[in-house]
Parts: sequence; structure tokens; C-alpha cells
Amino acid sequence: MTSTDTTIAAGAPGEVARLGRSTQQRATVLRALVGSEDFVSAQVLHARLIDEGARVGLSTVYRTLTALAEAGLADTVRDPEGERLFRHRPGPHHRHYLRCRTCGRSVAVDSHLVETWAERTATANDFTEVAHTVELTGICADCTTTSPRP
Amino acid sequence: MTSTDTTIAAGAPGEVARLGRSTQQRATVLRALVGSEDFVSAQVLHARLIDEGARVGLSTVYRTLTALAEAGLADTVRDPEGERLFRHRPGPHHRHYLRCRTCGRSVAVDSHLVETWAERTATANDFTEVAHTVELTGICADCTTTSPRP
DNA sequence: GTTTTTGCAAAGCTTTTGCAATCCG
DNA sequence: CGGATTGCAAAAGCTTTGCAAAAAC
Repeated sequence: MTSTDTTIAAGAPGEVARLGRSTQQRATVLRALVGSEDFVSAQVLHARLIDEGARVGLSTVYRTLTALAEAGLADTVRDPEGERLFRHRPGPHHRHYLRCRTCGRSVAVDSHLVETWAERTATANDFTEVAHTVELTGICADCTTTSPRP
Repeated sequence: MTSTDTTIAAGAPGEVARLGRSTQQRATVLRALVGSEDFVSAQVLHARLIDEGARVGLSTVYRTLTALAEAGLADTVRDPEGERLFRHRPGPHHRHYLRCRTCGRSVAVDSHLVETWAERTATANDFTEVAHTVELTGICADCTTTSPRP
């Protein structure tokens, strides 16, 4: 099941409960993810944490991020190279993002239209339990004017 | 750059020319891809060819499929596990598909709405060179009535 | 005192690459 | 011929897993 999935239900109460025991490592990873404005890979997040002096294993980062995604607390996306990227999901519903291919920045976009289109398309084809993934990429204004790289 | 990408230009004439020399292996792979109704991974396609008695290396299948995708002759998609799936693209423009999570069948869907939505969203956010990937999955009618598996 | 979680290293996967042999034109 | 292509095996990533030590409750 893809990450940015309509079928994920993120109940308001007890969200964290699904993550099992609360450990320092999990708190650290979650905090880092929340603090990250944009999509990050497990590897990058791990490197960042190590840099900051935190002692967390890469496996733990992977396990925690996967758990968060399964719990509906994070959106995930596959970058073209197949790497999995994670981003904290603030609201109860999943979001779609527009990401800059040059600097990596991303902004959440209104996807009303896509949501309903997905529903309708599925219904029209006799499909049930629709899920969808949408990835939008482009070059942001900053990167259009200036040269590449942040 | 993701496969199902609006920015890919598939010129009508000389499409095949971009693939370099015409060899038996390439012909075989292309034929297999065209013959395949749905998305297939390089590995599955390779296995299928070997089964049929064709003598093609896995690397060649990868190289050929990648070339086809770059030439705009195939759409590609990442499945949730990160595997790359390929599908022959009949028309000059990229398509979007609705895939059944149970039996794997997929149907091309009309994505007018999404295309324009992508354009507009990007423009509204001062992004240029928009590209997008859309993946729709669900359970098809056949799989809803009968139990799993084709 | 159990039971879960961690972290390391090793394994698993898909995909890519190096390079000699081979094929196409 | 001469350069493009193939195929094998090895390498490269990213991610997962096995298992003993550590932490949580």
C-alpha cells in the first residue's frame, strides 16, 4: 500500500499508542521528523541525528519511520531512484506535495480535485478501496532565477 | 525524473532510432513489453522470456527497458516496495493507470483533470517544468466478488 | 522479572557497472 | 574491420532481519 494513501485512518486519540513503548530513540526520531520541513530519507535523518550527537541506530530510524507511516503519522513517497522519503503529517488526512527537483523544498498543495477525481475514476471502473499516490515536481521560483543547488 | 512524466517528449518519427542498433534481444524485449497487457518488472519480464526459451540477459532487459522509458515508449511506475514497473505506451502522451492490488490488472484512465490540476497548482506556486506521477490502486470488480488471486 | 526495543553486522533485493566476447552494419 | 551490444559476475545502494545486550514497565 502506498504511503500517501486515502485508506489510512489516523484516529485522533491514541495515535502514539500504536507505536508501542515510548523510548528515547523513538522520541528523537519523531522530533527530528516533525522538525524537518520537508521530505527526508531515513538515511539523511539518521545522519542528521548522529551529527547532532544523538545515539540512534540506522535500523531504529528505519523501524520508527515505518511504524510512523503505518500509524498514519507520516506521509511517504518514493523518489525516482527508489529511495523512500518521509514527512510528518500534521493533520488527520493525507496530503500531496509539490517538490522542487533542484533544491528539494516542498509545499503541501490543495488536492481536492484529485481526491474526487480518484474516487470517481475508481467508481467508474468498478474498483473499490481506492488508494492513490500523487507526486508533483518542478523547479521553484528561487531555483529558476539563481543557479542550481541550495 | 519519474516515468509518467509530462515533460517527456515522444516524437512521432524516429522513435525507435533513439534506441541505437537493432538487435534480436532488443526486439525480443520490446515485443514482450508490447505483448504484456499490464505493468511488469524487469525481473518478471526476463523470467518470462527465459521461460519462452529466449536467450537474453537480465542486464540487457534492464538496459532496454530503461532506454525505452527514456525514449518515451514506455511508462514506468514504482510499486510500493520500490520495484520499477514498465508498461508499453501506445500513444504519444503519457498515461495514468488504475491498478488492482489483488490481481495486478490495470486499466488506463482519463486524467485530463489531473493534468490541468498539476499545471495550475504548479503555476500557482511559481514552479516551472512541472512533472507529475499519479498512481491509482483499488480492488477490481472481479476480485471483490471472488476471493483473492487471478 | 518479563517483554519490548536497540544496535550491530550480516543478509536480501533490485538495479547498475566493468569488461571480455560477440554481433551488427 | 570497428564500434556498439551482450552477458556474466561483481558491485552498489537502500532496506530488512537475526540475535545478544539494554531499556522499559
